[in-house]
Amino acid sequence: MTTHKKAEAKRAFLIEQATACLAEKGYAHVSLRDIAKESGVSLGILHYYFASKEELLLAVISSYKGRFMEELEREVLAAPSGKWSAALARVLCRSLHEDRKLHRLWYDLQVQAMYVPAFGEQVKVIRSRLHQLISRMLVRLQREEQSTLTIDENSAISLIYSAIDGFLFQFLLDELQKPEDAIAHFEQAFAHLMHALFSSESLSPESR
Amino acid sequence: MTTHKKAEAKRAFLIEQATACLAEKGYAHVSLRDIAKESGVSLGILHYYFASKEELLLAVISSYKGRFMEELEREVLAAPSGKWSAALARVLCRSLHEDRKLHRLWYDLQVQAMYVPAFGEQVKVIRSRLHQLISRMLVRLQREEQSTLTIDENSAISLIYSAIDGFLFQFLLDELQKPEDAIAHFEQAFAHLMHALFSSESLSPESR
DNA sequence: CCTCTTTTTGGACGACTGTCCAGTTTTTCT
DNA sequence: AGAAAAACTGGACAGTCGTCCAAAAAGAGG
Repeated sequence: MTTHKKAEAKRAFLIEQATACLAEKGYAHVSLRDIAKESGVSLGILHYYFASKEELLLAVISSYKGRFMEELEREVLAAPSGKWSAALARVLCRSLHEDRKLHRLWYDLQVQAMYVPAFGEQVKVIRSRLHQLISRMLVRLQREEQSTLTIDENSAISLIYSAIDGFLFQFLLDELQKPEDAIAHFEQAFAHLMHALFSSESLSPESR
Repeated sequence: MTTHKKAEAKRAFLIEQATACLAEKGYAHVSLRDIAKESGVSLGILHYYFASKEELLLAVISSYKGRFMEELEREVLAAPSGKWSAALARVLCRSLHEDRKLHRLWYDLQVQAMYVPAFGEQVKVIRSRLHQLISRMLVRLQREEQSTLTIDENSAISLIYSAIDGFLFQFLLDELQKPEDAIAHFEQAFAHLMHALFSSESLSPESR
């Protein structure tokens, strides 16, 4: 069984290297030869561990996005009741600073998922997991503040999710052109966003 | 000069055909041969009218996005004072219904712009034009309602833009999986978004 | 030591890519 | 009409791509 473990470790290693390559050059411009060269292995190895390029990419998505979501869930769900948005801001800020290119890759793959059905499935799974995270926070918020939403919960979740996701997307686009001060304003701007979302009549509790 | 006009007309025709091809297959999977075949011309023609594939793609972006933004500006700026968000919703709903694949292409090219600097310039121009549209509406809103924003204008514009853009992006992703009822809920959901944005304390006028 | 399995290699294969150009056709102008 | 310019063709070119495989290397168990 030690051999089996070793094989899985190598598989994980290749996924990690492929992730780095993909994050650097993007889906449209990366090749298996790039990944093999960067990993210090021969081309054939990739087909030995992954049936096809598509399978490798799917493994990449679930690997790195899984790690990110675990951190997100851990940090955000552990935050004190009312201020989970602050915890969210902290995690996102750190992640955007350190793993900027991975976030770029995430949007790249989301777009590819609109063209390639196989990616669509994977993206769908991840998005619904993120929706669930928001849902849990929303439920907790209502319980602890003894309040209810004025619109149905699914609408609220979609709204919050799309606002946050769109905000990150715009941040990445901005940061591309002026890398220096974009991250500086991020936390403050994100606070504005959360405030705008939750101080509105639609989303905030009925009884304040 | 009639020859010059004819050449420009053909150029426009090729751009239009290329747009259709690109919208169908996406940036990563389209080739010049696809476009040539779909246009009913030979491969060499494309290099006769466009120096490179990149130049063709840039022409595609500014062409179709320019058309869309003209409609947007015309309809939204002509809307009665307070209810420009309704006009915006109407235009977006129609556009999402008819030109769904063009919107998908827009996100595709935005992502590519994060990797290819030449695209970045073009995307930047378009985004700033859309920002200006929001800015104009915001200024008009303040003047006609005799109010001021509680946060600086640029932050407000970025916030509104990213929220709307993120909303459209999520819509496209949703619609990919259940094409039937996604568009049905769009207008209502969009109304919720606008309400959430402008009934908040941050963005709404100080004096109601 | 030998044998069997797992792992790894480097190259071959056909298909595809953007670019380029020597010709051919069509149009335009005198 | 003929000549010059513009428009157009189809294929050649040099790459790159994902895939596949025969054979070599490494490891494991006896």
